[in-house]
Amino acid sequence: MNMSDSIDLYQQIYQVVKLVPKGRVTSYGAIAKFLGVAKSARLVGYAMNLSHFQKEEIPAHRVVNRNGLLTGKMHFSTPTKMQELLLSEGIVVEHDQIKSFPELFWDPSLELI
DNA sequence: CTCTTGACTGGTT
DNA sequence: GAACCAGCCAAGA
Repeated sequence: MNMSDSIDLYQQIYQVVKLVPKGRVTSYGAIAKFLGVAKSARLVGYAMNLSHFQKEEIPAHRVVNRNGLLTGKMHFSTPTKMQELLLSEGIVVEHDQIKSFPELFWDPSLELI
């Protein structure tokens, strides 16, 4: 238990997001749970909002809510940027919703042993 | 310090 | 299956 863990919380979130394989997607809750802050899924979303200020590029388009809905698409450069990025990775998105979401879902707790 | 808002989630109605 | 409520954490006014 390091007291400096909380300091790296955002960095850890960015790390996990960057570890998401291309063509896969994950949810805020999955990342939060993996980091041990399952009840703080909102913090993950908040961190994503700050990801634009990060020096490194964060594939935030691979992070959606538990319903596979592109809730944060409006925070990108353009409202359609997120969908285009996902589409360019082979992920089909219709009506702001990812198709075959359960199949494309990537859970760090299960795959990132 | 208090109140509000937000890229969320799970359970209940 | 959509709508509503409650919990949890952080940042800004």
